[in-house]
Order: sequence, then C-alpha cells, then structure tokens
Amino acid sequence: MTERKPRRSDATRAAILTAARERFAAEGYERATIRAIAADAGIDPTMVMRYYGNKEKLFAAAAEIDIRLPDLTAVPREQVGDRLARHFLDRWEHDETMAALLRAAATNGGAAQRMREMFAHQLVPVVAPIVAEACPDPAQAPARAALVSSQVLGAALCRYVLRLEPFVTMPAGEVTGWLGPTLQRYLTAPDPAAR
Amino acid sequence: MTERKPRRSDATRAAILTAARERFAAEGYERATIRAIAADAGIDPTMVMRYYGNKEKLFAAAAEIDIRLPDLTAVPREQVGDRLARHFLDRWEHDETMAALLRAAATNGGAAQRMREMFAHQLVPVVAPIVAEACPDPAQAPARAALVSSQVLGAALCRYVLRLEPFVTMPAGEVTGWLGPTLQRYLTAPDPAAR
DNA sequence: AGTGTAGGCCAACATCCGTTGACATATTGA
DNA sequence: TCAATATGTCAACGGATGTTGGCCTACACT
Repeated sequence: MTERKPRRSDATRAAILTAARERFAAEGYERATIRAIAADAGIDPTMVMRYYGNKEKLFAAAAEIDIRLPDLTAVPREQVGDRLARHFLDRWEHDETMAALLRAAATNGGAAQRMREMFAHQLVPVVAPIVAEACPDPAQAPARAALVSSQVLGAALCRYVLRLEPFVTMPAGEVTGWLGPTLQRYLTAPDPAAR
Repeated sequence: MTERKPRRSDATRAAILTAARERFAAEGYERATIRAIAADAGIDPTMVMRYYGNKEKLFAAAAEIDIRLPDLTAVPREQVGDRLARHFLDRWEHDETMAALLRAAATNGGAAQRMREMFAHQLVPVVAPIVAEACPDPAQAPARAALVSSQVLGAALCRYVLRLEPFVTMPAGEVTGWLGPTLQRYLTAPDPAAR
C-alpha cells in the first residue's frame, strides 16, 4: 500500500537522521547544529535542507517516536506498574531518540508540543482501561497518566540527562523495583487521597 | 562581617539578575540572550558583562538556589513524605529560579553540574537521617534521595516546563496528595525490593 | 547515445550572538 | 574645587548559524 520506489539517496537520508538523533540527544535542539549533523553524516549541510526543509522539520522527523506500549489489559492487574516501569526503562535504554526529545522539549516549544501529543495519543489510551477498573470516574484517566509520566520522565531526566550519580550506576532492576509500585499506585489506587 | 558598602549600581545589578532569571526560566540557557536580558533591565548589554563577567557567570549568579529544606528530624516520621512534597511544590510555585535551572540543566553542562551539587549538598544531608531510621545501611541514603529527586523533578518538569495539561491545572493539594506517599515510601520503605 | 533529472558540493548571504574597547557623564572623596 | 573612580552608552569585531542559489557530476530512461 504505502510502498514507495526506493530512491538512490535513501542511505544519505538515513545517515542524516541517525546523526541528527545523536546530536539532538547529546546537545539539545539549539546546540545541535545542522553543520555538525551534516559532518557526522559525511555530507554537505545543504543536503539536510534539501531533504528535510529546515531545522525544525528535521527535528520533527528525527524525534518521531512510538513508545510501543504493550497491551496492559492482558497483564494481571497487580503487575501493571512493574510491567510499565520495565518497558519504559528498556525503551529509554535502547533508543536515544527518547533522550533527544526530552532534552529538546525543555527549551523548544515544538518538542514540548510533540511530548504532549505522545502523552495524549499513546499513554492515555493504554492506561485508561486500567484506571477505569479501579476508579469509576473515567475523567480521572488523564490525571493518573500524567502522574505516571511525571515519575517516568523524572527518572529519565536524572538517569540520562542530568546524570545524577546514584541514578546512573543503579542497576536497571533496582530502578524498576522502586518505580514499579509507584506506577502501580498511580494507576490502581482507589482514591485520590490514597494513603 | 561580610558587610559591604552599598554601591550606587546595586539597583542595576538586581534588575539584571531578575531579568536574567525570567529569561533563563522562560527560554533556557542558549535562547536567553544577553541582549534581551539587558533590554528587559532597561540598560546596555555591556553592563551585564561589566558586572557579571560573561554569560556563564551571569547564569551562575542567577541560578544560585537554596532549597531551604526544613529539618525533617523534627517531623513525625510518617508525615515526612507529605511534608517534603508540599515544601517542594511551594518552593517551585513561588520561585521561577527553580524552573530556570531545570530548563537550563537539560542542555547546559554547567547547569546540570549545579543541579547535581544541589542534590548532593542540600537534599542528601537532610534526607540521610530519615533513611537511617528505616534502613541500617547508611550507603542507601543517596539512592533514596535520588528517587525523591526523580519524582520531584519529574513533576516539576510536567507542570512548569512541558506544561502537560492535566498536571498544570491540577490543584496543588491534589498533586501533593499523590506525591506525598511516593516520597514517603522512597524514604522509609524497609527494603529495596519493597512491595 | 543523448538528454533530463536527481544527488552532491561550494561559496556566500543575512542575521544574530557574546564580547571588547573607546568614549562620555555623573558621583565620590580629599 | 578638582581629580579619581564608578556608571553608562555607542559602535564594532569575530565568529557561528540557518539558509539560499549556482554549478558540476553521475545515474536513469528512451
């Protein structure tokens, strides 16, 4: 359906994209220069413009992310938090695109917008049915999802962006061991004022 | 002791500093320009250089933060989490300097370093005695403090930087109601693999 | 074989940034 | 009062950045 005649420049396009992801992840939106990205990809800066229009569109292409959340309804309810924590940590550990988006979102409006869309279109729908089981009010889903986001993004911030020492060297299993119950409570605790 | 003869330019210095805080908070380190800061302060960009040396030192001066953590040993152990959550939220809500540092720390190495120092010198010492009560191993204190940081910073990120919708309009009391128990568990849960 | 077109590079423009130095004015101190 | 010093302005430099247009080359198609 969406098949497309392979172009001779596909390799270049891909090289630009991976170089862009690395630079954006390492330096954020404004410090990552098109010239540096082009140099990493081994081509001329002009090519970046030809293929992606401008810097903003390049970033948009480089930061296209699918969180690939699993179907939580198939997971035993009391393991949902742990499962989510593990998924996010694994995702972050193996895809620098996530760090790129996070770094950029702190200063770039477009990136922040992108992050909000990921939240609304990818996290909320997956989380909503789980929340619905523990809480009759369906309007609570976004708030619960936001709490999950805050803990996940905060951990990622400390571990991959700020590189806060105890968090960087902490084994992945220990991190998820701590975050799991937190996410579990955010999703399934019966009451807002849960104690 | 450290008394200092008031200089005639103190007003200008202060104007520069507040303008710098606003700009750094709103746009991050690289997008906040010395020219714009000077314009906000109603003076010439040269003054900024004369009084603060260069942009990096200006940021260092503008982002000097004291978290002003309360003495937690005087708080009933089971209220420590709630107390901490309230303190942080209040602090963030009334001092844009915190947001400035967070935004800048995402892309600026010096700002990130500053954040790590705040963590090590201000949060860890206050939190350590509380952790010691619940956990015999004193080496656990940094890890526990890091977990607290991750949740606090994550919430601040969502609420003040990303402006993730459910989090922005959520009343402060509801936020602390959710975060309190999380922080409480991070500090006083008996075991790393706490369930 | 020959032509159109896509891929690629080079030089340059316009702009903005941090930073510097020279110069004017006001205030302070003896 | 008068010199020294602090406060402030103006113009400009050197460098980096996003972006543009022109030109050359190599492939693709007929």
